[in-house]
Amino acid sequence: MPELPEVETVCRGLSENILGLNVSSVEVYAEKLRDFIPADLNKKILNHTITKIERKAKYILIHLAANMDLQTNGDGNVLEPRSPVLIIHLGMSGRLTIQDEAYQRKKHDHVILKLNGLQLGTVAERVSPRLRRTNDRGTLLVFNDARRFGVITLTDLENLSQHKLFRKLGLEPLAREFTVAKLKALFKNRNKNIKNTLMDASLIVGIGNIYASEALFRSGIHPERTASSLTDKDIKKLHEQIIVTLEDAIRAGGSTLKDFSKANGESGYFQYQFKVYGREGLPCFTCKTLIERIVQGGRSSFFCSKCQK
DNA sequence: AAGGTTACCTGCCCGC
DNA sequence: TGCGGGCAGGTAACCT
Repeated sequence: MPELPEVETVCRGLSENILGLNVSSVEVYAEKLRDFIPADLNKKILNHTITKIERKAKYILIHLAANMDLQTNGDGNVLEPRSPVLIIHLGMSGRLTIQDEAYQRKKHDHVILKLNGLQLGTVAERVSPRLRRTNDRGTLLVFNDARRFGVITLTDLENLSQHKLFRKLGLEPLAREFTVAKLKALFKNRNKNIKNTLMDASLIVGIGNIYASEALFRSGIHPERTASSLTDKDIKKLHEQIIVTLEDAIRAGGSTLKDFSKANGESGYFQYQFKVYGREGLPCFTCKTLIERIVQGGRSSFFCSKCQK
């Protein structure tokens, strides 16, 4: 499902609901998704408190802090303090949802974290005192992924920025670093079509198959143009429309097609604002020309041949 | 090095 | 009703 707006939506939902909670059990039902789930996940995050949740490209980062009161091994020796960071990617079909304690495990639920509030004076109290008081009962964080293209792995704060998954990532389109000048530099001498160029995470992160088509429509740019063929005017318009499209989608809570849902299980509704995605054979909202579908790099692209040149 | 293709995996929908 | 083919929101490992 998830492109930048959907991942951002999930992160915001999680931040509202599980900050300050303590990991009280870790259940892993799959050995491997896109890659192996760390065998020591349980050992590394049990009795840790969730201190921060953020999005990086299409990854969800859940920061944890050791609860020093509980951080001892079986012999009663105090363990080294660590700041683990859980890295989660939803792949095509992944969902990360919050459930209550009565939840029954469903097919393709691969990891379930049980979360609880903590006593006064712990790190949870400092992170989120209000949530701590209102979440004394158990909460579940459930990762479900039918196609198993997702990722669940673990690093720690010191190694986060150099992590293998983040080394080759391009510009964050909603950050200040995303400027017209940088976009222009990326497109220079690049002879691939603009649609697949937008989806290349080593150049710009977060734009997937839906928002590439939508941003190009809003910019009036045909998906088969090469990136290097764009004029300065095209690039300025595209830069603006990438940002606006992603922001509109975040405001709508993302897009729900088959299986995306927000952390609370609700659907997003940006799909009702699609101008071209999934609209093959239907009339363009602007000019009534029928929307076309072509395949580029093995993925469907949708466009209006009259509005996009 | 850029650009293209293929594989990973399950589910669903369509036509025969 | 069953079966095969095509398609699905992503990424990375290969090849040329």
